[in-house]
Parts: sequence; C-alpha cells; structure tokens
Amino acid sequence: MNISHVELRHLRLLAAVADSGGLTAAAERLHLTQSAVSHQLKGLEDALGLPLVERAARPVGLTAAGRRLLALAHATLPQVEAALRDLAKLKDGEAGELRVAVECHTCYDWLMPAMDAYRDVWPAVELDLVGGFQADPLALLSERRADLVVTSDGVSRPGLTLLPLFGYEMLALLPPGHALEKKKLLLPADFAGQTLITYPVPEARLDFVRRVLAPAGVKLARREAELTVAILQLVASRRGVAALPAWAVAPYLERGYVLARRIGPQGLWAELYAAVRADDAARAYVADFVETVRRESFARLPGIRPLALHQVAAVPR
Amino acid sequence: MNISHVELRHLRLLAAVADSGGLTAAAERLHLTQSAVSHQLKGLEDALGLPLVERAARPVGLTAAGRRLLALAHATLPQVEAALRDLAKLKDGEAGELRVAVECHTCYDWLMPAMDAYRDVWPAVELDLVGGFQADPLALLSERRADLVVTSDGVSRPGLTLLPLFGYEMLALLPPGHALEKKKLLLPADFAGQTLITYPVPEARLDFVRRVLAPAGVKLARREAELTVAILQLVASRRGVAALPAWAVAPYLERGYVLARRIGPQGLWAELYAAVRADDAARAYVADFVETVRRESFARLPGIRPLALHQVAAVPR
DNA sequence: ATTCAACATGAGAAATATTCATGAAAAAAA
DNA sequence: TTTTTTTCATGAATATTTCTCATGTTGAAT
Repeated sequence: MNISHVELRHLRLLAAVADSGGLTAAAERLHLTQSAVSHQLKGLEDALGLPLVERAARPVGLTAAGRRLLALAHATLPQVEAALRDLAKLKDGEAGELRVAVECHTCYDWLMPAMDAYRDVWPAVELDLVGGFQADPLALLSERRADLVVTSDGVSRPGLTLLPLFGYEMLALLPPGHALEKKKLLLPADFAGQTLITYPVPEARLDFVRRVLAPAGVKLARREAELTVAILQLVASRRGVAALPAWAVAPYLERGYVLARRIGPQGLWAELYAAVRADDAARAYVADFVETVRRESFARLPGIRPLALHQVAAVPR
Repeated sequence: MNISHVELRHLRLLAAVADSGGLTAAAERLHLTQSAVSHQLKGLEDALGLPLVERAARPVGLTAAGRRLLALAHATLPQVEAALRDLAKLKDGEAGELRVAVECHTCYDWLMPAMDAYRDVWPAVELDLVGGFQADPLALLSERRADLVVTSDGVSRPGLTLLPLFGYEMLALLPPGHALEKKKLLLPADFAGQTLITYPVPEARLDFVRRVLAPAGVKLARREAELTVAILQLVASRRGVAALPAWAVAPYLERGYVLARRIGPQGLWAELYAAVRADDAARAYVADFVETVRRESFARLPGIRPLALHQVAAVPR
C-alpha cells in the first residue's frame, strides 16, 4: 500500500482504536475481527513508515504520528457524515414524522441527549415521544400510533424491521456493607432470600428475573418503584437489591452510594433494538435516527457494547 | 457498496472528473482506465442512490448531489494532504536542501508559482535555484551542485531517478495574416523557407527541430532570442515563426497577438521530468516538491497532460 | 508457574477494484 | 447525410485487497 492510498477506512479505524482503547474493542465496534484490525493497522503503519499505536499500554497509546492522524480523523469524519446526511436529504427529502415509543424506563437517560443531537441535524423532522405504558409496544407500529419503538425484544415480527442499537450490562446493586459485598460476582443462588426492587412492570419483562432467577428456580419478594433514583434510594437504605443497566447507575457508583456486582461469570447482558415498520427502515431520517442513537450512546454510556449485525437488520443501502 | 463505504478514493475521483471535465480525462489523470472510472462512479452513484454527474454535457456537469460531494472533497482532501505532509515530516524531518536546476527557458513560468506554494508547506527546506546555462544539466546532480533537475530528457541514467512531471503540447506560432494561417494543422513541409525563432540553445535541444524538421529533412534559417516575449515580438512582427509550449503562449493567443497551429495530426508533445539522485527520490521533501509541481501545473497550465507512470519512476512508498 | 487477555501472523477465502474487449450514443468531420 | 471520432457504459475475466480462520506470541495478573 502506498501513502497516497490512505482512506477514510483507516481514519475510522484509528478513531475506533483510540476511542475504545484497544484493537479488540475497536474490532467489535467496527464489526470486524481482531485480526482484520491488526492487519489493517499494520498495513497503514507500513505504508506511512511510522508506528501509530503503542500496543503495550492499556488503554493503548498513540504515537505522535497517531495523534496527528487522529486529529485528521476528527476533522474530516464529521464533515463526511454531514455531507452524507445532506445527500440523504437530497434523496429522501428533509422532512418526516418520527413518533418514538420507549419500552424501558431507564432509556430516557440516553434517549433525550440523542434526540437533541438528532434535532440539530434533522430540524424538519417532526419528532415526538409516545408516552405511557404499553402492554405490547410493538403493536403501536402496526397501529400507526408510533413510527419507532425502542425494545429489548430481539425477535423479529413480520412487517417490522429490527435495527440493533447496543448491548448493555445489567449489574446487581447492593447497599454498602451488604452480606454479598465481598463476592466479586453473584450467582442466582446468592440472591435467595433477598427482596428485589424493580420498576412496576410484569416479571416477564424483567431480564434479571426471566433469564437469571427463574431458570435457577429462585423466587424473590418484590418491591416496586417508578424512578431509578427511587430504586437506588431503596437499595441504599437496605430495603433490598436491584438489577439495573450499568449506564443508569454509573453516577451513583462513583459516589459510593451503592455497590455494583457482575451477575454470573460473563455478566448479564441485555440488548436494545429499534423496531420500525419495514417500509420505513430505508428512510434516511429513520436510519439516521438509529445511527445517532448508536453514536451518542457509545460516546456517553459506560458498559455498553456493539451488537452484531442482526439477521433481520438489513442496513439501508 | 454501502453508503457508509464512501472513501477518499471516491472524493478524489469526483474531484478529478469535475476538474478535468470528463471521465476519460479524469481516468488519465488518476492513472486508471476509463472503464475503471466509469465503474467506480457508477458504484458510488448506486450506493448513494443519486446521480452525481450529468454525462451528456461537455465538460460534464454535476448534479446537486455531485456538487455537495465535491464540496466535501474540496473541504477534506487538502486536510488529508496536509496531514500526510505532517506525517512525512515526522518521518524524514522537516528540513533539507533542494537546489533546483532548470534546463528549459519557459519553465520558469510554472516553476515560480510552484516554488511559492512549496515554500508555504516546507518552510524549513532550503530552496535554491541553480542558474546559468548548462551543457549537461543532469551532471549537476552527480556533481552535487544541484539536487533536482527539470529536464525533458526521459532517458534514465544509473544513479538517477526520473519523476515524471507532465506532458505538454508545442504549438507553431504565426503572425496574423501569415500564408499558413488557413491551415488547421501544420506539417514539416509547410515550414520550408521560413525563419525559425528560438531560444539560444543547440538544435539538438529543440524538440521541434529534432523530432519534426530534421526527420523530414527540412532545414530552416534560425534567429535567436533570450526571452519568450522577445520571440513572440519577432513572430508578431513577421520575422519568422516559432514553436513554443502551449502554456507559454496562451496569454498572447487570447489577445490575438500571434496565431497558434497544431504541429502534425496528433500535435507535437514533449515531456518534462524531475531528475534526482536515486537516494534522494524517497525523501519526503523531494517527493512532495515533485507532487507540488504537478498539482500547481495542472491547476494553472493549459495544454498539458499527465505522464504515464514511468518504468524508472518508482514512486516513493 | 500458570492462566488469561490482547495482539500478531500466515494461509486461504471472500469481496472489491481494475482491465480488457466490446457496444452504444453523441458530436464532429467529410 | 454518412462516416468518423470521441466518449461513456457494460459484462466477463483478472488482479488486488481485505477479511477470516486458526494458531502463535507476549506480557500482565493470579
């Protein structure tokens, strides 16, 4: 490869490496294998005749050359994205209606900033939130009462398209000084006898119950609270334990308000999707909403990871 | 191809098409076949779902989408080049000495602006012009009295590397009202009996004599002048005819001062190379000087064309 | 010392880009 | 108008590049 064959691909690669702190993490984010990232980075370094990434450190460090190229990436990639957005508007029009319904309580944490960012670049799209609890949120789509539903239900339905958003880790929350404090990770049996504090939703919608406790035959007393802060309040005051997304509790963890423990050896990972009507999936303003949510979330939220490109999720061409 | 696979290659392509006014000309400039350009452009248009280039017109026109993408190209490509230059400096150092010798009289026309542009981006390189007429300019390199020689001699010598600059057309110049005025193109025999006005150099160095008149056995009276304006002055005042590079006479042609005619059916094309010592060819500040000359010349000079990548001209990696 | 996580590497497979050999259409020339 | 020339398009074959798979290496943590 020649120096004049530097491509946006390389800039995206370097940005991903720098941002995620390692080649393996970058590979996951780019939906490539670690090997591909390693090869490509080496190819780029060889072409330039300069090392870019110091692999020894963790998170990996950049050399002076790497920092210069990263500066280029930061300068050019947003320009490219803005141009592609303009082209999408030229193609599909600037306007549209996007009524967003959200199934999960904590999702407002990241949805609001994402919607703000989205409004900046798609000012002509009428963006609404469909409120209230829904027994079957996906039905809102076919009923045309919503255009996009954020759901953790990864099962596709006819007529709907699922666009993967991200995977996130659920952490078990304990008050400081709790009996389980010394354990590094918690197994289903450890929870026996505890009270579980949750949002007021049916157990079937609680990943922690459905995927961890129920399979192990553990049944806990439950107590409900509407708001994330209220749940944390209850945990902190030793009324029980809870399981919440890592991102939702990160600020409270920092202050030592509550403690977090991994659930199971690999952790308990849940997934979020944006469901849309199949014929809406290719619309530029819809696709870019999903893209914006992804980008903003990865920039903001700790403990989330990319989702493999789904069988159902045909990325709009 | 997906919309998110837009690469710098595509921006370079579009810039070349827009700048050169057609796919074929763009292909030549990019050192690709016309077919490759057509395929690549079609691939890009398909990926975006939008046409970019209106092929009917000549020079080809851009659609609104094409103009938006060209704006992106103009915004990002210079940033990329600046970054690559910085990386080259990081690798090889910022400084160096570059003594440039020029064989051809008219070359100063484009050399000065190119040197100005070069000085802006390589301020630490000591840039000098080696003046005076040289019997064997390439000898200056081995004698280390110059570091780069602009020559029209495309024959490689051991220890030297030839970097192709560009090809240019030589035009025959006539005073308005000359007997040859009505001919669209001039053949060697047409010149019989004319006086040829040239720079004061041996006939062997005059492409027009060496490659057109001499092979046809035509021998003309000669008259010499030092400066391009002086030659034009003599032609205009009917003292003879001349053959000069198209770019050197373009401004005078516009004013109808003299007339220009193509020499032979294909025209008389000459070539310019930058010769450097082989071990200097890979130095970043040397390679970028050549690149700057090319870029500036193509932006400024009419009637020039890219030179095929030469067997000798190993582009520095 | 062992294990684990992260990166490197060679070989083969897959995807992509380029060329070659034409064809079609439009402009220029006869 | 017909012919020629120029320019772009296209399908098939080829070349090149990129990616994955399988495995090796390294360094840090247990």
